[in-house]
Amino acid sequence: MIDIDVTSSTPIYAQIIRGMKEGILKGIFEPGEKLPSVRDMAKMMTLNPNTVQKAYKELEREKVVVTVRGRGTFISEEYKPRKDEHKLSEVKETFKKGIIEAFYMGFSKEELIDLVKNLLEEMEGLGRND
Amino acid sequence: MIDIDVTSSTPIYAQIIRGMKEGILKGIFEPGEKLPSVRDMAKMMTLNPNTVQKAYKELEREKVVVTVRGRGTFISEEYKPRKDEHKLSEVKETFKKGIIEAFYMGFSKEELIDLVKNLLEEMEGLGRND
Amino acid sequence: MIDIDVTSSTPIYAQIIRGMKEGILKGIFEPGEKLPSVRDMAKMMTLNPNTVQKAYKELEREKVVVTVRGRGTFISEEYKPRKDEHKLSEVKETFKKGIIEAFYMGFSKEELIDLVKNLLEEMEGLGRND
Amino acid sequence: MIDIDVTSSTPIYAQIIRGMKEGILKGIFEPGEKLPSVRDMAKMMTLNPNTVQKAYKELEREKVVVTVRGRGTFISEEYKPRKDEHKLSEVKETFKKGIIEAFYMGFSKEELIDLVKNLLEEMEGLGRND
DNA sequence: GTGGTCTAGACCACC
DNA sequence: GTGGTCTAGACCACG
Repeated sequence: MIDIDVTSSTPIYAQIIRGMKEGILKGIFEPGEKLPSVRDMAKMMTLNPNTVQKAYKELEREKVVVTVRGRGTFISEEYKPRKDEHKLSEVKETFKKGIIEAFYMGFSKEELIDLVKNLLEEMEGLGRND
Repeated sequence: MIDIDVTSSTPIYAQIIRGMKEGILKGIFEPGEKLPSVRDMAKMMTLNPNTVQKAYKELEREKVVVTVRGRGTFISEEYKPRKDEHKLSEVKETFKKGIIEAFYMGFSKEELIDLVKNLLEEMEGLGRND
Repeated sequence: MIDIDVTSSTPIYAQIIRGMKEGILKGIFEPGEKLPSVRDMAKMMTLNPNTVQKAYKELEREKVVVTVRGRGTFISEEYKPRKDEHKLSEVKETFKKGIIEAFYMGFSKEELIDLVKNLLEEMEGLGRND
Repeated sequence: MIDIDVTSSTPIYAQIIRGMKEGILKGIFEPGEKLPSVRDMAKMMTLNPNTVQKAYKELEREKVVVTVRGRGTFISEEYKPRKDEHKLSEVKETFKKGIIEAFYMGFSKEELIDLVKNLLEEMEGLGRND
């Protein structure tokens, strides 16, 4: 379902969050769709339930997902992107970090832009303004 | 010299590494130039010498910097970028993470490319093919 | 577990690294096996945890060992030796140093080869092609 | 004269010692030959005189070299190799270290023996029982 | 003066 | 529980 690398330095809960978001953007998860329960998800991915719990909580906080008491967790029907300043600067930092590392691998500006464009294509279905 | 945000979740030593690399790419540090000694740098940034040491060591491992016995640490004269597989996938992951987050803020593909291009311009002097 | 000579000029962390590698080659540590936690190892060897940590980190950098978040450090399941130029010349230097010193003790070429062969036998189980 | 790498982790004075010994074994320095003064040597190799001094002192301690007050330092006429226990175990340790690292680079026993043999041939003129 | 190592002890995020 | 980071302070080898 979601690729998890337990040896990665990225926390597992963060990998889940990212994987969910990617899945939603790619259309693998449809708005309104029900997610597996924390327990099931944990069993399926052989993870600690606490870890999955933490990911769900964060996704809910970001309004990517909503939990209905007694019914379960669902992909938000209408996710309203908010361009808040803090988040924006975080994203910028992420790109900056990538750019610096890319230059240190010998990439030119053009190659770098191409790399990003390729990644965009690779993630087919992303970025549709729907 | 290097901006450090002690409240950031990014470890201080990693911020130093990134800051140094950025400084070198921007031409603020010249190849062959001597870095402040571990102690001096620590004093300047009111950090523990061990923290600075850790950053310097990692920079040396990446061949960004060389240490000369008894004399200090210097910017590498000739840094040969090597496109190692592992590093490349790391960079890709970084960009992917940025892309997903950006889309979740409502960016379109075009806006995203523009964002990257702007960041590139902002970092004046980067990516020179010298 | 691992012999440490605190009076040696070889840093303790380096002795741990070497000891671990030797143990793995000898089959004392099996692939996938869990290492003692940093704290436990430190307690067992009456060392500071930071020292053990440093050794573990370096072993991880060399891919001899992997750390799994929240669970601990494990012997790599599949260690892929890579003959990198830098490392090779390092090994050559080590042998060259040994050869020079041996000759200065009056060893002949034949005696020297025998010495190496004996050392190889002594380290039973090393160099298995598995 | 002697290759020195100031960025190496091997102390410079140790590199000098090793270089001298290698030169003697190779016949580049003849027994009885006069060595440059500490000051000249330091100037020639752009090193700190203290460093050269230290190397000379150690070479004298090992009786590889003799200093005649007022005349200078000379290669020993008759160097009598002594197989002292301590030195022997040191050499063994050096080889052991090399062996472990070599195995970790994927060398087989045979390849390792070949490597050592090649190094021996490379160092033409070494090991003559003269 | 330089970096390298080590100890002691603390706090934190993650699982 | 695990490893990761940081501070404080000490000692050492080297040049």
